[in-house]
Amino acid sequence: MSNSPAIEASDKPFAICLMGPTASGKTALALALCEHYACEIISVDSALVYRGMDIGTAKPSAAELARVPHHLIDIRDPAEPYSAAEFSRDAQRLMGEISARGRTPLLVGGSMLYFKVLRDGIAPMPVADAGVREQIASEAQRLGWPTLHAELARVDARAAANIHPNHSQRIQRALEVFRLTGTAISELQQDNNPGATSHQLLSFALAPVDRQVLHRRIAERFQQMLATGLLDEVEKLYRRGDLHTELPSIRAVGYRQVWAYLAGEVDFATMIEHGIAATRQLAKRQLTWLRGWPELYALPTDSEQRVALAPNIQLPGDVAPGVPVLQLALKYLEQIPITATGLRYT
RNA sequence: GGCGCGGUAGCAGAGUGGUUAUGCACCGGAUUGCAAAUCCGUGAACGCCGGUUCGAUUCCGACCCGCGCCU
Repeated sequence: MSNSPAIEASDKPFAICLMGPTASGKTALALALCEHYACEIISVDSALVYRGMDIGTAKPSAAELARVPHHLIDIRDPAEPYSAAEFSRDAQRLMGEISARGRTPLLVGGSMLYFKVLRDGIAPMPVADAGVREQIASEAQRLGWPTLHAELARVDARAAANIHPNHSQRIQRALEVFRLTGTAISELQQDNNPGATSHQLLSFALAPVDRQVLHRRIAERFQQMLATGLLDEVEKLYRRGDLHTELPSIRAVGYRQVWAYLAGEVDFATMIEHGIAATRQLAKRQLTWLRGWPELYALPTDSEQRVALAPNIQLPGDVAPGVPVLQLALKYLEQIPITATGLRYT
């Protein structure tokens, strides 16, 4: 029983989460799992939602997308922002639909805030208001963020205490919500359970053991992206004329750096260096999320050692060191009673 | 071989006879409607040997290395 700490009696349908830093092999493992279980894939990735952004996001190929049903890919134009709250709504709807079809939702991606929102829910709150944000931004330009932070402290001491005076994005959001509703954001945030998923989540994490190996993979993959047309892809976006660096799409790793190169701000070699560094930093932040993740099944990707990412999670007792991640994942899943309609606790 | 200039953290790059700029990278952390975003934090250096000095990364000398010029 200690081998399956996350599995408890429940009448909720199962959903599998497959997390992991960028370039750790999530797509390949997800597709392999689909050979063994009746799944549909829900992308948990803030960049895969954008149409026309394929190479730089390492989006699954057309052939791969055709092999298994995929969701939440190519659902936005790069000019239209997407958000964690929208993801929460979309993912829950899809999970319900997939389970109703007798299949298992397989949530795959690296946008850890999206996974968190899935796990913990998100409080009902007003959507982003461009006008209010602009207003706040211009005040910040005049007065500096610490001054706005002080203003926040007067109306919402609890939120201010949790936000650094320089943290522009979070101060702006907190102020925005207060101006829109007259209620402190910290007050509204108390109520986030209604958004939590109705499925029982089974969380796997691809866990590179050796950081240097991950760094090498990241560098190689970035070069590979350049070799397969990343420049052309970004140039197409660049030439549209309506896109800019304030958009979440153009801020995505790789795109932002190539954009700067196309704008003549950096030379080619510098662009490559910055692009790879930004990817490494992304991976590091993803790893930080993962370290604190509860009830996580670790799938070590580059080590002969049997390493559990979370100390309270055990690997199955009869798995030899160095087994491929697919076999390890299947070993975990074997512990779960399977019904004829995919993964379901009976 | 001679002369000149220069050798400062992984890289770039200031500076000082005593209290260890800075930027980038790396590493750790935060994360409730932009999250591949944004923000916070730590560590790490003065080419080598000797001299002067209470004290040298800083001054002096030799040496090593690099660049340029001369022969």
